[in-house]
Amino acid sequence: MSKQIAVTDLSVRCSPLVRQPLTSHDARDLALVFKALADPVRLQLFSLIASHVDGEACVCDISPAVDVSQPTISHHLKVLRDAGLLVSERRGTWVYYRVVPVALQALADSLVPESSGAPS
Amino acid sequence: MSKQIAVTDLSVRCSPLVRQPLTSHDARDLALVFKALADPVRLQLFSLIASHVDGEACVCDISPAVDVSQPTISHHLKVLRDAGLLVSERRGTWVYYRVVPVALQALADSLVPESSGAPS
DNA sequence: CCCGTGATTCGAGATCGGTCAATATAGATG
DNA sequence: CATCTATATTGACCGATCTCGAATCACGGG
Repeated sequence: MSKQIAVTDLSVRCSPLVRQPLTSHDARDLALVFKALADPVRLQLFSLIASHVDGEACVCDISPAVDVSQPTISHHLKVLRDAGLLVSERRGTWVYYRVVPVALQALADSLVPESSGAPS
Repeated sequence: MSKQIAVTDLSVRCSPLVRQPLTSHDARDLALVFKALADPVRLQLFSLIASHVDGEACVCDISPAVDVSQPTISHHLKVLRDAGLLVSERRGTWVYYRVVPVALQALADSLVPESSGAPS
């Protein structure tokens, strides 16, 4: 099952955390998203996928770039997916991962008090 | 002593992580900042300080709002300070904490590919 | 139907991290 | 100097998390 806390829901619910104090409930949810990014290997995996051509990559594309075992990579990808930062899709033998742009934007918006207009 | 990894240095060094793959070195540093925010209590403390009048608050102002012990609060504030997200200043008996706006902006910029102009 | 390859899940070991009680430090005040 | 308040540090406990090897699942091709 996984948790699927969905960072996008957070952005709908709470203003930037500099605006008003977070409720303990919102703090718990938001912490889950930050926790997903709070690991060097996960940040590298995420960055590799995000910067890959067409904005997606299969596990075999990015595995060589990090020096942990393949099960560990799979675990980290699952954490990022559960946080709503990535989505995955199976195509034949391979599984492709793609970033969720709105999730990233929502997280950024939770930090700074509204920066620009909506991105397209 | 503390680490003082300074998130602001990161923003100078690396583009948004969707632009190009993070080096393992940058990933390690950036993870430290996310790690600082990856705890519900720390998020609440940070939010309480950021949203407080005059943008600063002493420990006694925010302590009642979270239900952990005083040493634990002190520990969490230290983590946030070491990450470069807060600064502290002693005034008499009290210690006042204040957010570092550029650190917050730098972190947000590391997520999304450039959003708006500089905030004043 | 049986392998081969890509990816996930499982189980275990080791380290990390949040928490508290106890103690220590810094400053104010008498 | 004694003492009180506010904050920080120390030490220990325990649950969470990172990691790996082994086993398992999902597909595609002989």
